[in-house]
Amino acid sequence: MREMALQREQEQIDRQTCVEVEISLLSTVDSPRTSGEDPDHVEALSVAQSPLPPILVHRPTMRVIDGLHRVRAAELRGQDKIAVSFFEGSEADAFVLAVESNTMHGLPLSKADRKRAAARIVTSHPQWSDRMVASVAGIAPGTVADIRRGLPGASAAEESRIGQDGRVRPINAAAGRRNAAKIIAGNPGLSLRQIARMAGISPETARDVRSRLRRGEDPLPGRQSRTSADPGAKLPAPQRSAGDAAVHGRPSGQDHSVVVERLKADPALRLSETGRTLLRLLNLHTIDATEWQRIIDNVPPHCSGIVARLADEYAVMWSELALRLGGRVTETA
DNA sequence: ATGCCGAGAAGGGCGAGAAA
DNA sequence: TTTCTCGCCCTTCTCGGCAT
Repeated sequence: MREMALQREQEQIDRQTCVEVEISLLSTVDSPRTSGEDPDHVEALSVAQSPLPPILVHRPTMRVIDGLHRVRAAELRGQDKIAVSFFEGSEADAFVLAVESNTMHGLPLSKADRKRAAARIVTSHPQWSDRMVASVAGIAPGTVADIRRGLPGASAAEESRIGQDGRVRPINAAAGRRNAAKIIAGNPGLSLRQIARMAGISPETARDVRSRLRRGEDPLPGRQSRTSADPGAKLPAPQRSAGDAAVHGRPSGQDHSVVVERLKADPALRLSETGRTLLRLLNLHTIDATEWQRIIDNVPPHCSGIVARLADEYAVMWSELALRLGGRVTETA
């Protein structure tokens, strides 16, 4: 995929013959290198005897994609024109090409520049896998994953990513596996390919689900069944045990606050109005038993009946909410 | 058309080393 | 000393190819 994209980019570049362009027509803004040019490198290029190789320019914007130092060196030589190859793609692709050019040859980008570039690529190409972005930006895939997590709502709407091999892989295949399990249970005679099509997974995954069911195992592999059942499974052990207590037993106010804090960090909730309303409501109940007792003790006697009735009605509303959400969980399980 | 197998790539976890 | 980043390992996934 990336190779194909690059090949297309290269073909686009190759189709254009190298031409001489007025340096004054070129734009040098929006470079991935925030620290500007290196004077020593410019100096070294300017005194070189051999002609400078053509620079790469984004034709629609006339922005220099690759060759900023060569432009400065040409200016230092007193040239008013420079050899240029044009790139015709989008601005986002031009930026990717600029980052890649700076990573693969010439003066390497600083670590901060590479991370900034990765963040921009993740935003402009959210469907690219961490490894694909990492290979362009010249940083580790894990670092790209961290950057992606840090971007608000970056992965909330994504269900799958495209790898360097051009294959589409789900970010979380648990839902597809559960679907497949249901389909197999309802129609044991279906072929793997039919199951795969209906569940939206690959035939091999369908085969794995079927094998697991035949062995009497959970359709989800160990890691997935853990993470999908307990979204906080990746948290450190002390926090996870607190969360588990909140799920399986009557939690304390402190346990509530741990769980609510975790929900507050979820972009899927905090980035929508209804999500924020829900978080505010949930947050009200994070007070501890002592605080509850203090509230109860201080309810004026003449208000007790009204407050009790309202509390009852609110409790029914929360119960209904729990039932409906609980139903959704079992539907997907 | 189907099931199976292997190759290659994905993401997560974790320890080691580098950088601040 | 702390934080960050990398690289390795493991598990999981998709897809192409092959035999039936």
